[in-house]
Amino acid sequence: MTLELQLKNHIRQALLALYQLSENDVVLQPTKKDFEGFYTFVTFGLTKALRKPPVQIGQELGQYLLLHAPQVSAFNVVQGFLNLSIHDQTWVGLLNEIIADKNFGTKPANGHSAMVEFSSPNTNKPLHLGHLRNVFLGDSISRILKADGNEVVKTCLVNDRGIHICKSMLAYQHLGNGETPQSAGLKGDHLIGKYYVLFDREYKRQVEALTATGLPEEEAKKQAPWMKEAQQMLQKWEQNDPDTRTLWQQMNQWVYDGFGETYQKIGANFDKVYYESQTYLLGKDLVADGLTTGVFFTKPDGSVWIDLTDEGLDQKLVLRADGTSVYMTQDLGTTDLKFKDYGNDRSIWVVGNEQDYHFSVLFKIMKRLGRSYADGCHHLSYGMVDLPSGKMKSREGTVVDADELIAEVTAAAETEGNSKGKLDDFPASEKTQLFSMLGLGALKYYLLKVDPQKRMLFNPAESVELHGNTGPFIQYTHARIRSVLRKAHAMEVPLGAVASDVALQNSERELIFLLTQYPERVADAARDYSPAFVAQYAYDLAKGYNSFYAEVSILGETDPVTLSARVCLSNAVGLTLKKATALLGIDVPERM
RNA sequence: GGUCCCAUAGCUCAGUUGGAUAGAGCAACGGAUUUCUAAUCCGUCGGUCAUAGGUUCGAGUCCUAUUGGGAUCACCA
Repeated sequence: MTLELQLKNHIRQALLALYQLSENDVVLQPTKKDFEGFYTFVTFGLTKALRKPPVQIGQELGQYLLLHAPQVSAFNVVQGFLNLSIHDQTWVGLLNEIIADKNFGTKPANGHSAMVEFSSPNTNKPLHLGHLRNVFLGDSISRILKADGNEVVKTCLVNDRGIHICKSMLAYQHLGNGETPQSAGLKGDHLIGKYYVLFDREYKRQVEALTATGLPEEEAKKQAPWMKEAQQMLQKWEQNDPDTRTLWQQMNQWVYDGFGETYQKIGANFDKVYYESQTYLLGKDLVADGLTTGVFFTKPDGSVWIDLTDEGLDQKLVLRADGTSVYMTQDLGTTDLKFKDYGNDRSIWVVGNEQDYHFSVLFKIMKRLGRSYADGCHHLSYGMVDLPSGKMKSREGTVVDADELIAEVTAAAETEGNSKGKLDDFPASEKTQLFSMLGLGALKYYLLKVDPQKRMLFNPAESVELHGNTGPFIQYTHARIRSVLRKAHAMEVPLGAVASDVALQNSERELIFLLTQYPERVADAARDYSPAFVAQYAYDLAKGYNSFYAEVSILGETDPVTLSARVCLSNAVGLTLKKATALLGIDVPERM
């Protein structure tokens, strides 16, 4: 049982003993830094029921706890706030529990499972900054859910078909001259992206030429030769035309190779990949079912709809009049497929918040169709990433390319690292690995520390920053701890348990307090689908350690018991930092 | 026009179910290293929590309205 729960129990007993009051939900909060103590109980809420001033209640409760709660060493009352101090022996006991628990912060399997879908790129252009927020979020939340006791299946639904894919294929057919990633010296995804841009350029030119002849713009967009060709190509694709399919496969393969490289660099992977080319026809049988059960209705033209107006939404099309699918149709089918394949009791979609409406409709439909898993569906909706110059727009070429960005953050880490002179004895390969670790650490932390739901600003200068509230700051703290531990090992300082009668500094109590909170913070992150909690925690812990490090001498301590305690504490902090950053997909170095 | 999200220090962000004097980082300025990694630590400066009401012992947090920003309401995905 956690210290907090123990204290709550004691307070509950105190209320019963002193006032015959049975209070079920006792709330404790961490004591503010300016006051003495670690836990605070607020007594304002009891004044009515007890008809006593808040200070008196605090005093009476404090006295009772001092006598009956063995963890409480002292208390003070400020207005309606009862602040509790904790015995050093209690802290040491907690630290020893943490040290002994190899799985600290990781819950045992709870029998539940979750599917997390993320990344889900189009195969007509390379990944960009927005994808990175998506992938980092999806990867991190998968790790967090796993640590919280769930089995997790990571999936990706690749958008590998449709008119936009045909556009780059068409441009390649016309202008490619048999170019390959090898011959062009480009990653496959970048090569395809190039042709997508070329399509757009030529298409615009054609539209302009047509409007110059007096054709209205709307009409010109439809009549432009390349647009017509692209649509024909889509039809050929749907009819399984061999040449079209061959080209499609070739070009998609290039893209997958390119994506694969990027995924590998950032440490992302999937347990199962779904391809839209294989799922886009699904869902029609669900629509048929829903029609017979009256969930859907048919309009005079034959199109099928659902009416969600009684839930504050609109009517939504689920099948076209000609019987072909829309986005919603395939998502219905794919959702069913996912649950059929894996039977997870939860399914999470990491998708930008511009699709909030789509998912609220999707989930409501699933519910009405009586799908047992409907309540387990969750849209992890995240905000857009803005640039200092404004919104990212692919058409205006203001997107930040993922590969370029990764190269930039790595280069920034390299510049800083080499300027220190501390790494001079590192072999070149280790340096490369370290700079990549630090650059990615900076980037991942930068994107994950912000509440996912919020729109965020991407400042290139800040993203490569290595000081302050950053990934490398935490990585540095870990390296620092490892350095201390290496020296402690050489000095043969015992690393087992801490002696229960050791006297603690306040910075040490503070650190142990932070350590005890780790499991709860992971649980919070899992509950709210927010890696930001873990990021904030890792930063607080690293900061706390650096304060401690500056305040006391660890290896210079002459008392062997205290020396050992500080080394043990350092070790526990180092391990916890490593676990917390791992939940963010961030590696930490031994030296830097 | 309907619906949803957002607004906290010069900038980027925290702020647990309503609790104390609203916190970090960056930027600016000033300190700290004969000793464990200075990619560090300590300090100073910086706020009418968009505005106006309401709920109550107490509101950045809950409710209403207003203003400003964004998204969405496609037989696109």
